[in-house]
Amino acid sequence: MNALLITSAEENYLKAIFKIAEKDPGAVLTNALAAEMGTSAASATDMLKRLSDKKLVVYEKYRGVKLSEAGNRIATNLIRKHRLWEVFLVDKLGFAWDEVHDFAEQLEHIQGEQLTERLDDFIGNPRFDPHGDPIPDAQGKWLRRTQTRFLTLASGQRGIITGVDDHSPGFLQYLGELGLGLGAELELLERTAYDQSSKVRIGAHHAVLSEKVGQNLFVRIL
Amino acid sequence: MNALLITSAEENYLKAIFKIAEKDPGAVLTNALAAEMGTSAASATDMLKRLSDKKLVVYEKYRGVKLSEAGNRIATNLIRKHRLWEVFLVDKLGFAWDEVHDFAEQLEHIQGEQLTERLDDFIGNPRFDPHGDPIPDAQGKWLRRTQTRFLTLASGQRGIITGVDDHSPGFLQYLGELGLGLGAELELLERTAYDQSSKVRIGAHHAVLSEKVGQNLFVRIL
DNA sequence: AAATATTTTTAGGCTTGTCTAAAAATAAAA
DNA sequence: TTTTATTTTTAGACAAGCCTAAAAATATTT
Ligand SMILES: [Mn+2]
Ligand SMILES: [Mn+2]
Ligand SMILES: [Mn+2]
Ligand SMILES: [Mn+2]
Repeated sequence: MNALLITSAEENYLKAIFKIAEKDPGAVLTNALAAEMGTSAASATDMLKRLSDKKLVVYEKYRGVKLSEAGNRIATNLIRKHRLWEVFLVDKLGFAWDEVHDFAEQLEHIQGEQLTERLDDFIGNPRFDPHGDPIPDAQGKWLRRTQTRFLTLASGQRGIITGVDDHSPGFLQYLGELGLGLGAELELLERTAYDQSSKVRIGAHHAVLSEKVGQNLFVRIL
Repeated sequence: MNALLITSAEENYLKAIFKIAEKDPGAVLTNALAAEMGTSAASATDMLKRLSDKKLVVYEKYRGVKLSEAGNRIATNLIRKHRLWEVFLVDKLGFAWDEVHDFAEQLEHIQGEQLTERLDDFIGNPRFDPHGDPIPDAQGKWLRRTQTRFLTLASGQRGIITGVDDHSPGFLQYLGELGLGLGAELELLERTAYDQSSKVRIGAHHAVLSEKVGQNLFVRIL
């Protein structure tokens, strides 16, 4: 049916549009896209014209861009592959959760539906990646989750880490040092009104999390 | 140290030069390279100039090309990655030996030494790929093997399949149907002088292999 | 050795994906 | 409602990889 050729660059732009719209629904502006891609606004405009020609986005000059049905499908599948490979790298090859993103950034572009599905089976059809992000299924369906930003926890409440909003190696490594991997349990002892820092108990020992850390942590309240 | 950027296209050309020189030592000619790459001679010449600028080949106009030390290192590492991924696809994901080449052709370009080494460990540091081809180690060292072309077998001799000289899905599937996977044992009952076809015994049953099949099969004589 | 055939290179062109600088459109401020 | 600032697009360039057609070099025949 649909045998049009999509380049890796086009895939990456589609994914970037998806990610921006995910956080901030509505039309994605050129500058935001260029920033996400690390390219100039002129390059983003160029690409938007190409993607529009291929009917992968709906683009209105000066007004921003949205993914079309086809574009959304491609972006979703790319994210699926990215996250499946991340699970493979962590679960099977023993990488740490802060080491896998760049590899997955390459592996997500490997073509071949059969490969994706066999990989999915091999790693046990995971629903979440090593950072707690949901993995869409082969039909592009997302699993809805109830997770709360750690900063909304009240004193005395306990939670289990279910995700992070910052995927940088620096943040992930820092969490690791604190014993805060995915699935770790912590209790909010006290939140300082002045700077929104949080005194927490993690297993046996105590720690203080800055507002920045608290903002980037998701938990399931126990 | 050596932080020059090599594109996937350049890697593929280097590998092609390596493969041609492997079968037919000496300088590789432009037409042979173009044929191997499925491009025009003009494109091959273009690429040879680029590779020469980057000191990855020693290229003399009209005389042919040879890999430099650096070029050889890159080609060898690419073949290493290609074959390691093939083992992964067959051993871990359950693909057949005729299904993996195209995936490996993509996966071989994934960058990251750590990934290659962890993959190698994960699949048990294999010395040969699913087609019986040797896998160079991380230092680029090749294991020398003694394998014989099936056609040199004399009547009454038995052998174990150790490799194939034709990697096309068609040939590999045909071998599979005959029960002739890697490691399969067969006995040459009789060779017909007229057309070099071979009557063989494979386990319990008999078969006739054409000269073409015989030419593309390698065995270790028992 | 000259003519012919083959191989290889050059010339010129095209697409993709990037850039910088300038122009145009939109939004914000005075 | 002008003026100013910001955002976005256009214009023009460039490198990588590919192509076809023509020219040049090399090899083979006669
Ligand atoms: Mn990631
Ligand atoms: Mn990517
Ligand atoms: Mn390849
Ligand atoms: Mn192989």
